[in-house]
Formats: sequence, structure tokens, C-alpha cells
Amino acid sequence: MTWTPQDDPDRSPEVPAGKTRDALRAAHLYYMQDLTMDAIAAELHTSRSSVSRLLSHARASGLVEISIHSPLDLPSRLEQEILERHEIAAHVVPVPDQASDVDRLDRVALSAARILGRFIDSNQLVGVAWGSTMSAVSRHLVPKSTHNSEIVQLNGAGNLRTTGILYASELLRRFGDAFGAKVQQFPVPAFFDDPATKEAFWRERSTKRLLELQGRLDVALFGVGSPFAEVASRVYQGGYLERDDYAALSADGVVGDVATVFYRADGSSEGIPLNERATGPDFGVLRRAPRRICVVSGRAKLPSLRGAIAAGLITDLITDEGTARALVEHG
Amino acid sequence: MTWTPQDDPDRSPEVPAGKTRDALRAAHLYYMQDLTMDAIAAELHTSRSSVSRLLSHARASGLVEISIHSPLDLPSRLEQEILERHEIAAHVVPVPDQASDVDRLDRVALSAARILGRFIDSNQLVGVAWGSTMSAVSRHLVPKSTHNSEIVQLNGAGNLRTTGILYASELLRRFGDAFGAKVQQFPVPAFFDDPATKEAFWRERSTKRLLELQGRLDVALFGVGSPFAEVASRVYQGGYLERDDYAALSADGVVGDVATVFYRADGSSEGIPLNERATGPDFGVLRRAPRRICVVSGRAKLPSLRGAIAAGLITDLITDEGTARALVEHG
DNA sequence: AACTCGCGTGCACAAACGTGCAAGGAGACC
DNA sequence: GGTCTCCTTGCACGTTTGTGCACGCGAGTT
Repeated sequence: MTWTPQDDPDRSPEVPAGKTRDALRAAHLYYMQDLTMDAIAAELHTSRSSVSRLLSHARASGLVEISIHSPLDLPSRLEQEILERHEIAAHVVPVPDQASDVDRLDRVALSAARILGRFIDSNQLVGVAWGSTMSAVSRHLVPKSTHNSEIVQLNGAGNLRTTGILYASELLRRFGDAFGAKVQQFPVPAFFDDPATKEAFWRERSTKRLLELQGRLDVALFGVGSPFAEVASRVYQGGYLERDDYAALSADGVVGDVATVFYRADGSSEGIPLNERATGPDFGVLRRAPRRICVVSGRAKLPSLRGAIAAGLITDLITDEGTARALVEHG
Repeated sequence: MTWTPQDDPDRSPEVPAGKTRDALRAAHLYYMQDLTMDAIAAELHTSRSSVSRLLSHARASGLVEISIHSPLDLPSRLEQEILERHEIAAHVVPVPDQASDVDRLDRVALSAARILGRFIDSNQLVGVAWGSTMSAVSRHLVPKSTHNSEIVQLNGAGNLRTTGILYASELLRRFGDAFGAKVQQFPVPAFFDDPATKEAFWRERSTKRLLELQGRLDVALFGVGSPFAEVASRVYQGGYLERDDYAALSADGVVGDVATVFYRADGSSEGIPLNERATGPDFGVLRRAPRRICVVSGRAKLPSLRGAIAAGLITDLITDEGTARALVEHG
């Protein structure tokens, strides 16, 4: 049904148009007129279970959009505070404090995926990083049809398949499918072994074309890595980095990375040798994107998040309540 | 919170702010994170039933908004056609053809009430007519907070309480409550007995003030009356009109009314004596409102609807499928 | 203090809903 | 034409959700 291959021009989610029409009608009857599924089944001459499935389809495919408005006199205190203090539009996802880190990630990712549609529109160039957070988000995207948009991979990911993480191509494809956008892959490892190799590669025409795209993004979408947290990011487990690299990062005072580019607590990223071998975009480049959306879950990533904020990388933040609270508390 | 002048001074939807916060959180968890109500109850330290009620509250009070987007490549054929043929933005409400007229009205009214929020905003002057259709709509309005808006009554309604229909003040109050708007009542009968009385009344300062408001509406909201349909509109049953009046209307070729002002099939309303005694706004006045929303259900009202369209009274139409189809079919 | 009224809560039951499963139907390929 | 595969359908069951009811608490009244 859905074609998967790399850069597939033939994008045909080709749901039989009749199904969409039925789904639309069912959605009207259900959400606008409060009929029960039984009643709808009768009107559509089908079974109740089919209606249930139609409605699922309607939600999953973005025909039905559910949004939540806090009344203007009662904006989340946290979001308000983050806005004032850091000039970042925050979306705080409520998650109980005792939730496990995986729960947290799942729930933030789910919420993030549902919010994303508001940021992505036609004629946009969207940069997407590769990592466990983005992978989780990609699993829940709600389709939204756009014209002439492109998804651009921000950093390489090698060819390894790490547990629970998708091939970069799979992740990108999901974004592409969800928004009907063309996908620009970036088939390089996360880190080169030798800076020289990277430089050589960077001179390639195909690479240059991609870098050029990265330079004029409308939206950038990424998580943050957190090398020294208890639960280290995937990048640090996939065998991309050696013990030595790790030690060097520590010595340099690195607190995190965005799309494989490392930074210190103050947001600086100059003079960190590993960055010479990284494949992600320079922060100067990244900051050209007018909208830079960061998805973070778990307090373990707090130092890393702080660094990314200090580096001015973030314009929109989607995170769990605990992290948001911690961010403003000892701010 | 919202002050309702005239009648009931103590209108305080004043929901304890804590409840709204809980409802908001529950809504996030339910609609954004797909938790079950049980799980939410655990997180909120309450019972599942309370969560169910919280969610109801969240929907009823407009914290949660559900909208349905047809994909751009599949717009309702009917809506498309009405747009092309009459330059009217139509919202067609799906209703099975064999539905009874009361069903039809209910379902159209419910859908209409839920769509209305999109039309009404802050700093707007909204004119509302009085009739069975508007009454049905008023029962289902979804609150939306606005500032500095006013609801203006378009036509008088006497003081009678007709079966199933609310006092005009009650109807208006519901609109006012739903949008946090001030309400401008128009305490006159639907029709005067003597044109002279009307003229006298129209010279009153309080009346003039109201007429002035009617003259600069941003939105007008009304149904259409249908004097000769099988199911005559309420106006024709409430004892407002005499046998003679009725006969006169028939002789004049009247097909319907908007806010007590009558018109013929070609949309003309000049030279209809009853209009001299009517309390609704002249069509010239009405047409000054940039947005004029008409809610109609039931094919019996088709001739009346056609007349209103011919009179150029309608910019936005909300109606049931059967009526919409009939409108374009023998168009 | 006693009483009443209104409101919020949880319980228990009924209604509404989601989903695994087996049967049926429409191509695609042989 | 056969048959293999993939998708869709309705059924049956277990889960999830809505709601009438009875209880309990607090505010206002006598």
C-alpha cells in the first residue's frame, strides 16, 4: 500500500476515496452530532465495528483534529514563566512525577507528534535530527497534507540498527509520509573517524546540496543528547564513540549535543575536537531556521537542555512537566 | 464574571478555577496522550466517574475543540457547488433523508452551535434573530471567551411563551453567556398592531440606540420563516398574525421572512404592508453586516431559503444535506 | 444548634466501544 | 480456472465509558 523506498516520487497513501468520505461523514455524525456508533452504522449501512474503525482512521489520518485551549486567563504558569525567562514558547506535557523515563518519553513524544501539525505547513523546509526522541515522535505523527514541503535529515546516523531505534531512513520516511513531503536523506555516519574524511565529503556536490538546504530551513526539529546522564542517549551507546572520545568530552566540559554537535553549559561549542568529526549542522547554521523546536523528556536531560537554551538553539520547547518545573525552579 | 444585565443579575459561571485546571489536565491526558479515564483518575487522585464528568465539562465548556477538515482534494461537492452558484459558504450537515423534521432541526442546530465559535470573535457586534431555529441553536452553544462583544436582538418577540420556544431574553442570554458578551434586548412584540405605534416607538431614544447598533453589525445570525410550509414557523402559530394578515401575505406572493421581515420569491420586500408593522431590520440595514449566517433545516423551507438568497441576505449557510441537495438540484 | 439546600463524590449498573478472529471477496499471478 | 494473498467485514467478547442514585460535606437560614 504505502510505498516505502527511499526517495519515492509516487506518494500514494491511496486510501480509496470512498473510505475517506465515509470516515468524514462518520466523524461529522460522531463528533458534531453526538450520535452513537450504532446509529451511525445504521445511517451508513454498515456494522458498528466498521464505524469504530472508520473513526479511528479519521483520527489517525488527521481528518479529525482535537485541540485544547486553556482559557486566556489561566495559562499554564510554567509555560508563562519559561516564556518570560527564556523567550521560548513552551508546551508542557502533564506527566506524573513518578512516571518512569520510558513512560515520560512515550507520552511527551505522543503529545509532540500531535502538536507538530501546527508548526509544519506547505512550502516549508523542515530539518529533522536523528535520535531516540525523534524516533519516538515519528511513530505517532498525525498526517497533514502539505504541498511542496521537504524533510531534510540534519545529522548522519551510520548504518547501524540500534535497539528500539529505527534506521534513519525509516524515521525520515515517516515524517515524509505524514506531511506528504519529499525526503532528503543524509547517508553518512553520525561521526567520521577522521576529520579529513569529513572535509572531503563536505566537498562533494551531493553533500553541498544538502548543506545548502540545511542552511535555509524554515523549521528545525530535534531532541538533545545527554552524554553523562544516567540514561545516556543512544548516540553514546551505538558504538559511535570510543572511550577516549568520551573522556575528551568530559574534559571539555560538554553537557550535551544537538544533532551530534556538542556544547558546554554556557552554550559554547567552539574548540570541542569531536565536533570536527560530527555530521550535524553548525549552530550558526541551525540558528538561521526561524523556528527551532526541541523535544525533551526526563530531568536527566536538564543540564543538556539548559546548555541548548544558552546556545540559543530553541524557539519552541515541548517537554514534560517535571523537566519544565526543574527548568524554572533552579533557573 | 460575565454580567448579564437585564433579567438575571447573578449569572456567574464562576467555575472554581481548580476545576478548570483539572479538566484541562484531564483533557490533555485523554485526548493528547490517549490514557484511559481509569489511568487519569489515578493521576488526579480521584474516581473514574469524576474524570468522566471532568471531560464532559471540558468539552461542554469549549476547553476541548474538535474540528473536522476535509482534505483539500475532497471538498463536499454540494458545498462547492453552492459556493460557485450563489457565492455562499455552505456548511452541509449530513442527515439521513428519512429523518423527521424535528430530528433534522436538532441535528443541524447542534452542528451549527459547534461551528459558530469560528465566526464570533472579540470586539464584535452580533445580531441574533428570534425563532425556533435560533432557539434550538442556543441550547447547544459551546462557550468561547471573547472581550468586548455584544449580542443584539434583531427582532421583537412579544412576551408570549410559545411551546418549546424560550423567552427571547432567555435565548439571548444563552448567547451572551456562551461568548461572555453583553446582551442588548429589544423588548417589543414581533409585530405591532398599528404602524403608527411602531413609528412612535422607533423615535424613542432607547430604540434608536438599538437600531443604530443593528446598523453596524459584524455578524448577523438568523433562520428563515416559512409561512406557507406544512410545518409553519412558530411566528405563524404564536398568535402574532391574524387570518387577514395571512391572506394578505399570500396575495402578496410572500415566500418567507427573516427576522419578521417578509420577502417574495425574487427577494423583494417592498410593498408588503405587514413589513410596516414588523420589528426586524430592513434588509438594507441587515446587508451591511459583512457576515450573515443563516441556519435552515428541512426542505419545506426551501422556497423561503431561495428567496432569502435572492435577497442577498446570506453569506454563510448552515443546512442539512437534503435541503442543500434540493437547493442545487433544481437551481 | 438544627435544618435545608446545593453540590461534588463514588458506587454500581447499563450502554457504548475497541479488537482478535474467522469468514468472505477482490485482485494478481500461475 | 485455480489458488494465493491481502484486505475488508461482522461477530463476540472484554474493556471502557456514561449516568442515576445515595451519601456526605459545607454554607446559608431560622
